[in-house]
Amino acid sequence: MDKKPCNSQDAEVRKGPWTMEEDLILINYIANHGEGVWNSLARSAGLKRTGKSCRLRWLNYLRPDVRRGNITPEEQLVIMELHAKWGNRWSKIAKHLPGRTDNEIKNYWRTRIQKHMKQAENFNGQISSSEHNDHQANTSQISGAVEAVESYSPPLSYPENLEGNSMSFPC
DNA sequence: AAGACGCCCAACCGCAGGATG
DNA sequence: ACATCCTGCGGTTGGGCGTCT
Repeated sequence: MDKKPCNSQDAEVRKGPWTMEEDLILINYIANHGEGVWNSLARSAGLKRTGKSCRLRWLNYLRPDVRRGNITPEEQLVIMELHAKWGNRWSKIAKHLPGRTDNEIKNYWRTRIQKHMKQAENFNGQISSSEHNDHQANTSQISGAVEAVESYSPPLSYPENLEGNSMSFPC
């Protein structure tokens, strides 16, 4: 959708990385007025950003309780468990990981876990011709929670991305 | 030492659904 | 009941940075 914008100042909308000044303006404004109604917030605060952009910046970066970096093995397990249950419902998964954002979890999944899955997939593809059941022995190569990736099973009923998630799980 | 390559993360885009007039 | 607006979500992309050759 994204219906036609309702004001005439769109030519001035800024895009790209946020500056420190913009961050400060947003933080101060929210500290004084609270969150909500992002479009008018953006305008009232004098930010030449869309409400969407302000919301994203606040939720993913500026919020005081946001934790960044260093996803723990425990968190990783939770992510995998919930992803197995719900599929790509990142915001839902994020609600179970206090301080983590859907964007972060999504990035984490794409960059780390999917990579490990591919590796595990290839690896199992190679060994499956010879032996099926002793791949536990190989999990020692993949330390900590990552080994759980190999035993990961996709949700039985992905709401909409059954075919999108075309990985085959060799377990 | 320099260029090529790959990874990671912040931010944008488009869509869907809910709220409101 | 309908049209419009706003918010939230998931997918995708571009750029910075580190590592490799």
